[in-house]
Amino acid sequence: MRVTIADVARAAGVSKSTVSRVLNAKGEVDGRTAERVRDVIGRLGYVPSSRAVGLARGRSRTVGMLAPSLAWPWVAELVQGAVDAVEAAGYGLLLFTCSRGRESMTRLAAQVSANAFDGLLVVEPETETGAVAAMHRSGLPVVLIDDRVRHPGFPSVATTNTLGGRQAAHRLLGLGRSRPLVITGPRRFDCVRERLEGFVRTMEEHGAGHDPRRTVEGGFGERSGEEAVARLLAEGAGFDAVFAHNDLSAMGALRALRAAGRRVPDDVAVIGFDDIPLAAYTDPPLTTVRQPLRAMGGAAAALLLARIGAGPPDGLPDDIPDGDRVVLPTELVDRASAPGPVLTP
Amino acid sequence: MRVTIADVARAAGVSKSTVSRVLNAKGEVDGRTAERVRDVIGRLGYVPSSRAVGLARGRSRTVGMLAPSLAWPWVAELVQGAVDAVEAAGYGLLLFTCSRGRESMTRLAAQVSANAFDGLLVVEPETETGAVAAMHRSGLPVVLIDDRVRHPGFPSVATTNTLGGRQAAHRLLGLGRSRPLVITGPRRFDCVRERLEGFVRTMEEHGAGHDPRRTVEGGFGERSGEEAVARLLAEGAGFDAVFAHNDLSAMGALRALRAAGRRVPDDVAVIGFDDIPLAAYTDPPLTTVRQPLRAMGGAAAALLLARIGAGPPDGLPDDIPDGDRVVLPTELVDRASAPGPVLTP
DNA sequence: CTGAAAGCGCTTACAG
DNA sequence: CTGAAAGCGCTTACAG
Repeated sequence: MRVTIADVARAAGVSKSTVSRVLNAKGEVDGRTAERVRDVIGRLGYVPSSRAVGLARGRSRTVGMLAPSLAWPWVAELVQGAVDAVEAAGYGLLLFTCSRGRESMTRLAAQVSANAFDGLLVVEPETETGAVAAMHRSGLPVVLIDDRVRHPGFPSVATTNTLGGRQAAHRLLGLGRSRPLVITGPRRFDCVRERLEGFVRTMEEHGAGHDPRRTVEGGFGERSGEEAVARLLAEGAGFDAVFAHNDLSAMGALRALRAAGRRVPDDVAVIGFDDIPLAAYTDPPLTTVRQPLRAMGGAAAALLLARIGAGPPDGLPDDIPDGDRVVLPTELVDRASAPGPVLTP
Repeated sequence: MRVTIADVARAAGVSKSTVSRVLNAKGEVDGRTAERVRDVIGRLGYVPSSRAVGLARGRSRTVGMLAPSLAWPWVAELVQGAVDAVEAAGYGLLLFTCSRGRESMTRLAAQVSANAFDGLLVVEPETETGAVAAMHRSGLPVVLIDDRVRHPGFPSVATTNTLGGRQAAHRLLGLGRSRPLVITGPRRFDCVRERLEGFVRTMEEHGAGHDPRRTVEGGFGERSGEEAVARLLAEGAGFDAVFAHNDLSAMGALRALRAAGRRVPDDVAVIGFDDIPLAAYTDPPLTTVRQPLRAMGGAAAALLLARIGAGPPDGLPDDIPDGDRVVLPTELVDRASAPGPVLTP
């Protein structure tokens, strides 16, 4: 039924070894012979069985990717970036999701033990990093993406959180706002601390200072943004801007401001973080610090492939250091909730 | 290094055949022997190599999934639904994306020829259905999801588009609106024709009729919704509601209405289709006809696994006919852009 | 430059 | 109930 290397060998009048050589361009093969073999391969439409190749070589030309639910747009973007890069290298991407909790991890672990793929891309598992660490120790190449908590033991891809905070601050300073409300994510995340630090430092450098009472810890959800603004408003805290640590909480802030009759950006300018697709559709559209999610997914894949020894087709892009930690730049996306001008640093 | 079935056999003092038997619960094995073998397996942490098993059995316990870009939220939802179901069955999901166009298809075709997976889930490829058909003919089990154009030759999963149109019409009738603007998707899609037909028919059944001049063909993008509303408004066409064939164009309609100073829902009620996550965040939140995307992804996976003979763990859910075409029900999601009451059909 | 043979790690008749 | 052997479809030393 299926045409095998033996069929090709027979039809071409050579041994399987020779067919294998022309297939993999390995070792010397006579020009005519090679051509003849290639002819037969074409005529028979022969494609090596990936299973057999995998078994013989001990590699599967497949990488795994573990991600939280794809329902989160930023996760989907990361995965898309990874898929593209992996595919371009002629690899396959086996997708795993944490959506079923502990059982998902068990399934993943089983596939790891079964050697189903050559390396694993991991999108910040908040829990279960122990399981991932175990896989890593057992010899599986692993690359982390956007680790909210830094794991020194792993190669990883992140983004410039501190710079992102600075970019937000610069924009607000440029707008003449000096009393911002900051709605952070959970403090236990490194990215949160970095965003806050970059923001506060820049404010201070420009003589604006920052009142810690105007910093509220949120949970990255829409609700926390809404509540923070509503509460501060009720307390009579004066603020002329909001810097939210992600777009969802920025959206909550927008909602609360609208409910309170405050105009955005006239009364209060608002800046988010992430640049999820939603950000372009809020009212007003959200100015935000963009994380290059696709590029991050792609960079992580490139890093992993390099480690696996896959030799990415075009090598790593020039702007990605070939180190253990790739950090891609954030970028301020200019929209109506906090329109320019930019104060150049 | 890696522990193999031979290691287990040796340590347990039996043959590889016996280990294989207890592994797969196939054939008779003495109780004590089996227990001893299981012990050793546990102690050694043995897990069969998926590559070797795959080669020996001619199956990979992996399914492929071809989808357009994950950047579209509805695609991400479908994939998530499929991942969950596939994983629950102990299978892996190899993800392919059309994002690189023709080359993506070539890569996919190569993997198909290489027998990298046992079956393929396909999310409506607008072009390239020829390629998919070819794979199907060559013996690969294929299940289509949400086929915008019906392909009689394939098992598929779709949604009740006609009913969805009726649901939208009922809601508008319940609100006393009788002069709706309909912004469709591209007419070449079956789903578009069905949504329109269900909608118009219901209007007519309730004596409302429908003026074809108030039907505008859109492209499923935000822009087309915005432009349609702006144009009809400029032409002075009177309408008291909008039924958009997807949420994005409904969002465009909302924008245009706001720009024109029309109040939603007081002046114009708006209903979308899909229920993407965005829909809950528009201003006002969007009433929409929900497609059960996760369930569709899951149903498609179940259908495919059944075909592969994987015997899904819990069988097909009761409400999914075990036929060649699964059609899941749409559902009206009640939000502020077209609030109840519902006119019961 | 080319081929015969062993090996990758399992499964599956076939004997017993 | 159990084992020896062949086979899945490749790759890779090893000879020549």
